Amino acid sequence: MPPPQSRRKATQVDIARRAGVSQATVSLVISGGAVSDQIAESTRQAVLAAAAELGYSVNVAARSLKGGRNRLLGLYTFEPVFPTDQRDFYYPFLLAVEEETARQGYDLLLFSSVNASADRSIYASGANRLKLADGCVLLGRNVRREELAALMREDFPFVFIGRREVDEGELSYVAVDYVTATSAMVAELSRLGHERILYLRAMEDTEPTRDREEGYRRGLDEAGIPFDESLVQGLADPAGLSVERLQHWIGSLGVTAVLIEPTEDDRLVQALAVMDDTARVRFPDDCSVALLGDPPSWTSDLRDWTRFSLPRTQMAREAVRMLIDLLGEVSPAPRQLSIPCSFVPGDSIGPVPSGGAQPDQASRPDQASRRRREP
Amino acid sequence: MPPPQSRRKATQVDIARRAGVSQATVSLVISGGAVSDQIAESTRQAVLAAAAELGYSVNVAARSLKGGRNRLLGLYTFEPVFPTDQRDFYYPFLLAVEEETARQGYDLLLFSSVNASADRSIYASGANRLKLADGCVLLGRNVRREELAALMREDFPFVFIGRREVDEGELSYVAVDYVTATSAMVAELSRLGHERILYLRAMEDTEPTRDREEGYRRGLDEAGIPFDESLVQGLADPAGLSVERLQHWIGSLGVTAVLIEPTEDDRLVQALAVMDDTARVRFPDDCSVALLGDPPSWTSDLRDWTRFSLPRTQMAREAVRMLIDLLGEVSPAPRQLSIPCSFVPGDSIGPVPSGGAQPDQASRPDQASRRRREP
DNA sequence: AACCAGATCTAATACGTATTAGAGGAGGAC
DNA sequence: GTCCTCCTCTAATACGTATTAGATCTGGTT
Repeated sequence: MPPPQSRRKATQVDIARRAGVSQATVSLVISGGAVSDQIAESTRQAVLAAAAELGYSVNVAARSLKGGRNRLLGLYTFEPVFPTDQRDFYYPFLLAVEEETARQGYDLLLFSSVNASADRSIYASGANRLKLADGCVLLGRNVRREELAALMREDFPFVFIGRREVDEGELSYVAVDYVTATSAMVAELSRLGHERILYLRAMEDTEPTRDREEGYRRGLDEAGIPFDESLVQGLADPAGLSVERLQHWIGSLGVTAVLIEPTEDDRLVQALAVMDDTARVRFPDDCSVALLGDPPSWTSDLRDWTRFSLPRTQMAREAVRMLIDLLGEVSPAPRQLSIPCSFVPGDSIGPVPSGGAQPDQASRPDQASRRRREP
Repeated sequence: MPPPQSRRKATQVDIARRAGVSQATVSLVISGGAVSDQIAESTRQAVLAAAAELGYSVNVAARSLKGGRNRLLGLYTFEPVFPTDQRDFYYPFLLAVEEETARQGYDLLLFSSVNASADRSIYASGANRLKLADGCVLLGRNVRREELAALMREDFPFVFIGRREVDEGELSYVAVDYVTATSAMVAELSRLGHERILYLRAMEDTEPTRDREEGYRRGLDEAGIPFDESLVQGLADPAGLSVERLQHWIGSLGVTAVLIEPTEDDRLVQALAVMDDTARVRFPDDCSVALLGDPPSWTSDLRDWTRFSLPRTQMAREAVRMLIDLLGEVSPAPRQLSIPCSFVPGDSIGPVPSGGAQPDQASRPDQASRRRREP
């Protein structure tokens, strides 16, 4: 057995010495795929043998230093990704980003200033930590616009998962086509005879919400249903969706169908499920319900809501691919990609309930009596 | 608007030029924590300002090539972490590693050659990719010993989550004390009167399994129960745990309690649950059952098995802390830390069934008749 | 005036690799 | 013999940083 070598790892210089060639030759043999066929076979064998004997392995740092790239992609989330209550929502993105990154031969750098909420900033400590990576995939609902703008100013390559707008100009994103999906949902309801369709939107004015609202209006328009401002309701808190409120809408507004924008946690959908289970409001018997997105916590015993479903895996993959594409260009222009949602028929929409089609007072006592029906 | 800068990232040389100092000074200001107080405050400010203006961030590869530190910790898993069927098992580790890493002011580098199973090697393509990180946390059941050995040979700092042994010598790990936990479980069963306790172990000869077996023997020993080789059964495939097999053990071996090593997916525990639900074998009425670890997929409607529970969060945190400690030392000695499991009483063990205590033939026809009881 | 002692900064170098221009030799054509 | 081509290899350099020995300056002491 040879005496334990010095702790130092073998380098190409060591191999070169042992094989009686130059370091450059070693480099050509080891990693020069295309150029290495101009090396004589005997030399090649000698080098490979020496490399094997010395247990050589390439020094990644040196290689990427030379190349200017680290082969690292960053994943930055504007919201904590790991907490349990949002885990089902973000997990598919994570999974797919990680997979595709690996498939492309990159490693994934996970940025997370999890705890100190104030620290959750790209520009913590003055230095831009993101820049450790060659480029970055961004994720999260509550974006800090200034940070995005700063990234753009510095020409740092990044791709957002989800459509985002910034005053500074265009940025690259892979989004989901909420507009088309929502308007298709309205069309579907219209086909079933619904005309009083309530849109229950999130309070914050983010792009996903804006897009849904646009889809809602477009859908009404194409179905020839007039837009009624009172049928767009904001919901600040999932707890705000009470049986009473829903019954009020059904009763006094004549609503027969509700489009709901699901939140990232599962309370909203849970609330709906409870109403249905306890038969205080039944879907679709009393009212049709469709979700404008996936219910976040999907377990097999959950109700099969009518909804459209985000192709999260595909979105994440496309984002990674787009990012790597951008990295390859000298002066890349921002790109936008929009992916269609898939429609899930489910069982929570149906024809207009017989007594509830007319938006007049007649239906109100009916609903009021039903309210007492609980045990 | 300034003309679009060249795509090149700013370097310390750029900063130096702009601030009118040397590159060395920049390096001292940027990363020389201890030595940087010999720099005049005015110079320091000028450098920092220039760095901010240029959007500088350090080049990891260069720093690591030079031998410096990156404040990056790697997380390497020997098995795919993200696949859904193992997600509940590994998720807590991931979560805690990520949290603690962030808390310590490090970033997390996720290594994963997810798909190509053959590629799932630290030494893929000859390059030791891990080395971009200052140190690494390793995770996973089916370790490649050669790779561990290679890491040790190269003095790369790492900490394994879980006890691991390698011929080459000691390595650092944070483990869970399966021996004590298992022997305590045996003691508990013995206290309830059980003497014929079956140990259903995994087929592979990994450390966790070995430790459980040792705990099993020690527990028997301390309870004064003789060891019976036929009461240790290997289970290659979760599907191998059939009702018939279990009834055979109860009937002809006189088994009254079973210790089960849960697999990383949830099929084994599912199988048990089904037996119990369909009343073909009821726990603990027909036989006591205790799990030597957590059932992997824990949902609220799952049965509350008697078991012990791994402190996964704590393990992961300790691993990160240990790793950072190791990084601080010049020539660190391997460290081992063992953390106790917590006992979860559950409801799947009970006293010895009245008719099944004697391991003689009398019980066999009784069991055989029960076997027909299904609808 | 000569010397010294900080204080502050810089020049030079090493790290391991990839790349490129070109060196050196062999062989053939004229 | 001269020129040319092809083949194989090497010298030299750049990549961006950390580190260290020493340079330069400032102000004070003898």
